[in-house]
Amino acid sequence: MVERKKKQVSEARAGAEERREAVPAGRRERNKQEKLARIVEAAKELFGTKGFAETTTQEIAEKADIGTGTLFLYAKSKEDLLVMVFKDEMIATSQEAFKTLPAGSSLINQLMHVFDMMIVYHARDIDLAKALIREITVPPEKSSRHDDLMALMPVIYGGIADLIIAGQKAGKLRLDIDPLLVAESLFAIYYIGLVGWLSGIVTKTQFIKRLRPRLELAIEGIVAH
Amino acid sequence: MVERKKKQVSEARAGAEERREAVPAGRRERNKQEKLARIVEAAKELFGTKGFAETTTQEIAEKADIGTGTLFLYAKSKEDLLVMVFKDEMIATSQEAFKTLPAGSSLINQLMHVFDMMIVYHARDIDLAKALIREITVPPEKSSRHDDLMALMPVIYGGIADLIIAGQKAGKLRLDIDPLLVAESLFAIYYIGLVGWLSGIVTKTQFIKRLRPRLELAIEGIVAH
DNA sequence: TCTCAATTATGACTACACTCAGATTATAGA
DNA sequence: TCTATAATCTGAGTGTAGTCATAATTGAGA
Repeated sequence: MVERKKKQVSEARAGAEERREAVPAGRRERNKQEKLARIVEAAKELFGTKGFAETTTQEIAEKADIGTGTLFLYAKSKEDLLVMVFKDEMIATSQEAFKTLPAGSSLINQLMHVFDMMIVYHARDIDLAKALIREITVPPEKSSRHDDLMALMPVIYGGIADLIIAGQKAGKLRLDIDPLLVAESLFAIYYIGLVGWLSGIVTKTQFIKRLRPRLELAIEGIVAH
Repeated sequence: MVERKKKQVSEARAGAEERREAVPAGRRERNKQEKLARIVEAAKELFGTKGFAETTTQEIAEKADIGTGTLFLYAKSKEDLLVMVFKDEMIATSQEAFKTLPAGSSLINQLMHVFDMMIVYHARDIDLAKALIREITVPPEKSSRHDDLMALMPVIYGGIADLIIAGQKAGKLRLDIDPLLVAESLFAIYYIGLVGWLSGIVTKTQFIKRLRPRLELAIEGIVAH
């Protein structure tokens, strides 16, 4: 039973196995792909217009023209669906951020560029961002989106680590540091600020305004010389 | 109606208003305090033995010997109840951590002492810690525990900021930095690690092992000299 | 002591995420 | 083409968080 579900989910995901382009194996597989696409589209539409909490799984199933039970063959939970729907956008946003870096700029400016773009993305729909960050930060047991998050984080961490490596090569940063370790710390500073903003503890303006000096201090250090 | 609930909740909370010590106003107020105490005790017991998700609000109400609806006059939601039950312990743990600092030790050792104690606390019940961190990090709308969190954070941020101020006075740290701003960044590094541990991305050992160099780099900076 | 308005308590009820036994559909082999 | 098996779908059913109209309790003032 578990085996069966596992098979479905993994196959349903972007048809990773039978990838023969224009001819997606058989009608069965094609139907599944179409259904998955309809579900994602319906969920995205409804989450965007009504909000996450206000959207019922019934509505999503109806809009996707499937039975209520069928929905849960494609997503383990409503929260799962949320991540499923928006992870691609988030990955794309991150990749775009690193592609449009201001050339030859300082590390702090490059970091601010990346984080700014992420902030702009989340600002499009704060309630949705809040729900999304909630699921991503501490995924509940019911979530199977661990894999999806494992696809997002390397993009971000790797991108920041690359910036640090570039800084090392330019002779501006210490060579005796682990770029990935530092990347995670810098991201942590951004992330906690993001959470504070989405939780309403600080405004977006305050968040952005304080982000830069925080990152600067993390780069320059706080020890007296 | 909204007004009514607000009143109830705020009065129920530790009897902040009518504080005449041994004589808690009237029977009404006393009953409310007793009920609140029974609820918290019942919830703590059940969350600890059965786990958060596996405990039903019915069970808590039964154990506290109140009606199912009454429970929601004292806590806005099940998640609310979780924070309500454990916030005091968390505040106490934080205060204890700062009280037992290794005297005359370096900033990094003092930070590790504080964070170690918090980690030990969360390690007592990882599932519970996970649920708790989930609620604290991005509180859902249904939560009214904003105030409670506003009581916890100053203890932590203030405590760390004091360590930084001490370092400044000892001439070891830069004077041109905002201690609170730095405190939040250092805590962010710990917090993201904590989340990674509780989400099963890294083990507790890995988390602790990597925490120290991260904090060291944040203190010393990563720029080449 | 006896109202009576205000506060607090209650559990039947509702809404909704999620399950599961049985129905339906696709595919491979005869 | 027909059949058998596996894969997929379905919606009535289930469990539980949270609501709300009504009941019970309290205390101030008569």
